[in-house]
Amino acid sequence: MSVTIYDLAREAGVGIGTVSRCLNNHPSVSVETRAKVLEVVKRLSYQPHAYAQRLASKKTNTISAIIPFFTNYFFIQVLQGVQDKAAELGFDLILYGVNNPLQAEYYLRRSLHRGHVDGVMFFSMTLPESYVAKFQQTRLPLVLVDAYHPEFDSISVKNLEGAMMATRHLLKLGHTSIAMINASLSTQPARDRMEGYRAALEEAGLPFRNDRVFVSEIGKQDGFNREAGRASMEDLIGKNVGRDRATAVFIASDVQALGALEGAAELGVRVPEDLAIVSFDDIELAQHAQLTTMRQPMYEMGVLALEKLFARLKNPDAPPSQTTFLPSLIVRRSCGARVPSEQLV
Amino acid sequence: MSVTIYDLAREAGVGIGTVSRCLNNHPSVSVETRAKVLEVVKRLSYQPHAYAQRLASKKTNTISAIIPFFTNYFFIQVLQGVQDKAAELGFDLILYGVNNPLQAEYYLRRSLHRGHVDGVMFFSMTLPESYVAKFQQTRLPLVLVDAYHPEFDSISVKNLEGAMMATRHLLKLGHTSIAMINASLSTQPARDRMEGYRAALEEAGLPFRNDRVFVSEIGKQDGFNREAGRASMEDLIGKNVGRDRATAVFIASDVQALGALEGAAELGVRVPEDLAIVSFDDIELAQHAQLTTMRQPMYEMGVLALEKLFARLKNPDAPPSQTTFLPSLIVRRSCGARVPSEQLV
DNA sequence: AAGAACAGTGGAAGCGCTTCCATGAATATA
DNA sequence: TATATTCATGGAAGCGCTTCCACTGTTCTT
Repeated sequence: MSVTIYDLAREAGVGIGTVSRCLNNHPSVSVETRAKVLEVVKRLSYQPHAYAQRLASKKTNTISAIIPFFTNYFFIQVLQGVQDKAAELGFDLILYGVNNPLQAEYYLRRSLHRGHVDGVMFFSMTLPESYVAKFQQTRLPLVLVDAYHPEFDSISVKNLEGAMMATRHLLKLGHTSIAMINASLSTQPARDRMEGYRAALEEAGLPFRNDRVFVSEIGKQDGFNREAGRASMEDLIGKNVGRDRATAVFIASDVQALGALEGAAELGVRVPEDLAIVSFDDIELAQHAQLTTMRQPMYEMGVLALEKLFARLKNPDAPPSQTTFLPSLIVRRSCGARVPSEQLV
Repeated sequence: MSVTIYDLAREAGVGIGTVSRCLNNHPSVSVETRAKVLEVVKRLSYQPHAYAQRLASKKTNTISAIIPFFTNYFFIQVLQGVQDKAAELGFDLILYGVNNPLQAEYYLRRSLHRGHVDGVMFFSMTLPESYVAKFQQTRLPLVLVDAYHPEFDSISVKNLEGAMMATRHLLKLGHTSIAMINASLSTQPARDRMEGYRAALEEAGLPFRNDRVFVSEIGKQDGFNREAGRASMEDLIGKNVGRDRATAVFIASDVQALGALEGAAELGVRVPEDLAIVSFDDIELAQHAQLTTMRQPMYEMGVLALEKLFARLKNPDAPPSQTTFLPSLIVRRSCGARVPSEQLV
């Protein structure tokens, strides 16, 4: 019923091998033959059968992305990068969106099926230890994004440097008493962001003071949530008295900052007049809440993830390639810097 | 290198046909043989080769979803429904996220490749006329979501009824002078939402007045954007004087409502005290802005989309099945209804 | 007891491609 | 002129499965 290379071969008066070579841009086909075949291809509006190609060539031209839905905006942005690059490289993208680690395992298993995908991208979650061995064994390329494992290609964000940039921005605005609201130090991002905060202070000749760091771990996500941010802010405001009171605060994430904003409003503390805020992530709501924040290059991370996968496909034996991205400062109202209103995106 | 059914057959001392029948739950295999084969399957940790299966069986167990990224929250929610149902039915989902109709065409073409996917889902865009014929010709199942064409299965939202519900809610709160802010009447949703508004008014014995409808088409998306909402609100407030001034407004979309909120704040009009607002969509920001709005059952739409595709696969000759969903009222602060604070989600 | 019906089974054919090897023609080299 | 080299080409083999047909042995029917 549908047109196959046999039909093309018959119609063009050549062999199937030649047809295949034409279609795959093999060099050893004469110009005339190629033209003749391509004419027939067009005339019969031939479409290659994807799975036959894949079975014969042992390549799938398909990759899977296992990515948590709950990251919302990050999800969309990164995915867009992945998708665009996939289109450019001619890959199909199988999306495995998950809501919990259990689902993720199911899809990891599925991705490991022979001949299913050429590679896997795993986002924002910890790779279960049992799959480390499996991926190494099958040598199925795996790229971790917003995650890390020494044995695999990975992409992450320079949290320490980002936190430094955020803190420096507050310093440049003239603040000398800067507090920090952080999430659980059991997480690497929280630790890194605090180190960056500390480094920026010390760079400016200011002391790092433990009593200026407010950590709350209530709620989900190790304290990276609204309620924890609010609790920390209330804690901060309660203690923020006297001559050396903090006039600014660096908050480890936008979601916490949103909670903090609520807490401040409730207690009558004005932002940025009484307290300037810079946070981290640049989620969609950050714009709405006019948060000055550190933006992660989400789209670019998606693009790079696919590039890494592609490179790995070409060269399976290269050592793991780890890339970290530098976040960029997005200035909005919460830090008190004066910006022309049309720049308030 | 990898385990094939030939290995299984040899190891279990049976023929490949029997192995295949075991794997596919064919009835005509004796209980003992099946047990023996399945034991070997487990022992050798056999994984079927997806593409070989697909080539031989002429089924792909894969569907593609062509969906615009710019719908953001809608995108995520619907996708989640699609994905969950796909997982349940054992389908893989190839995601083709697009940013413009041109890209969409590319992916439509790609989806039409022989043996590539079993079906296509097309979201929130108008199906190009040239593809109508192609899909009918190839008989590749196509489901339209948040879109409509008489010849295909589709899922959409009851805009008219939703607008009626929104307006009725304001009526029930005691408002008798209700304005509307709308987007371009060149779009079906805008027309339907206005008709619903009109119907609710007339049902209550109130006149529909053209001077109470404010339309702005500035910006993108036919006026379904922030700036247009703001402009309309400023227009409304400027004219909203005298005894019969409007005390409430139904706004055709949340994004417009967000702009309207800004405009109102700027002009010193309090929401909901001076002006109650109900809008439409329930995007993520609606919660943050405390908008009372009409929620579309996005997740359910995704699920149903896949169910429709599945049904079409089973029964290619059934007449097109069109489903419309009824949106539901989400009460928050912007309408002025008193709700216990813990319900303010 | 002979034949029909049927449950189980093995394996060839075939899905539509890629790739390798063999072949023949054309060209270069001695 | 004889031989080596290169280029273009045809087509068989094979990717790993499903499915169909043919075959065997058993049970049922008359």
